[in-house]
Amino acid sequence: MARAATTADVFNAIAEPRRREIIGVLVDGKEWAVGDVVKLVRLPQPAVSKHLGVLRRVGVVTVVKRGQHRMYRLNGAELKPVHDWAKTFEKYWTHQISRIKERAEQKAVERIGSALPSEAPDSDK
Amino acid sequence: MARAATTADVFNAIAEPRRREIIGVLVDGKEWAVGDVVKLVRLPQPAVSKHLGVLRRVGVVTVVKRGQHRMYRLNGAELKPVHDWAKTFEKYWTHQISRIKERAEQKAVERIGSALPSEAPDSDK
DNA sequence: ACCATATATTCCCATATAAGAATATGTCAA
DNA sequence: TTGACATATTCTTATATGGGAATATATGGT
Repeated sequence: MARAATTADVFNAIAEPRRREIIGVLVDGKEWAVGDVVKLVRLPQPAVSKHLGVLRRVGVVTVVKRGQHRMYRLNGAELKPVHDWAKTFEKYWTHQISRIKERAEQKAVERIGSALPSEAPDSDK
Repeated sequence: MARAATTADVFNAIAEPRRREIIGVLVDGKEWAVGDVVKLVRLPQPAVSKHLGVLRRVGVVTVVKRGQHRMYRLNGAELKPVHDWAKTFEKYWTHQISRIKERAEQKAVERIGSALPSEAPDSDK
């Protein structure tokens, strides 16, 4: 099986940075024509249309035809699952104790890292 | 350009459902041996190792060698960016008004959906 | 009818999966 | 050393990208 489709769920849809960028443009809650988004994100129009298509598929944006324009609007509620999921780990950054513990663990990892050849200074892949 | 690597950032890493499942197992903050994770998520060991590898690459988990086991622990702090990002859209589900507005928009979309042939009842792709 | 504008769609391609199978590596114990 | 156990790595394969280029499909204006 290959990687799940970008339209499989919200998590896959927002994995793409450009898409998060576009969502960032729409965050004001107003309607946005594709062309205006294009100007802001500096991407070719077809690319933006495709990204908006993915976001529409998962329900993160909605479209309304108006004249020759298609107005996109953010449907932020669809992002709630992401927030809820991430919120589960809040304790990891809110509790001071956790931070200290993580630091200690990080050091342990680094120690092992330098000890293991297969654990090279992460030259990334 | 193809899709960004799963190890490109946290957002890409957590896009995979199995990986979120594994993270869910580690959420208790304790150390987990690969074998124990395998039992819980019902996936072949190599698959789990690979997923853990991706999570380690992005820093979401840390590893410590102990005997013949490798103990993985969640480094939840790495998920904060996801939480912060999602939090940006909180207003979309906290404000009553927003909810009403979204409902209206949703209906509009459905209307268009049935009007456009290219907008079929989303038989998914 | 004709043209310009706005947006979507199609085709091609390099790339990266994720799962499965098989195998390698590492470690403990007798 | 040998074997059992734990985990990682390698290979293969089907599949889905995302970008670029080209083109198609509206829609409005004259």
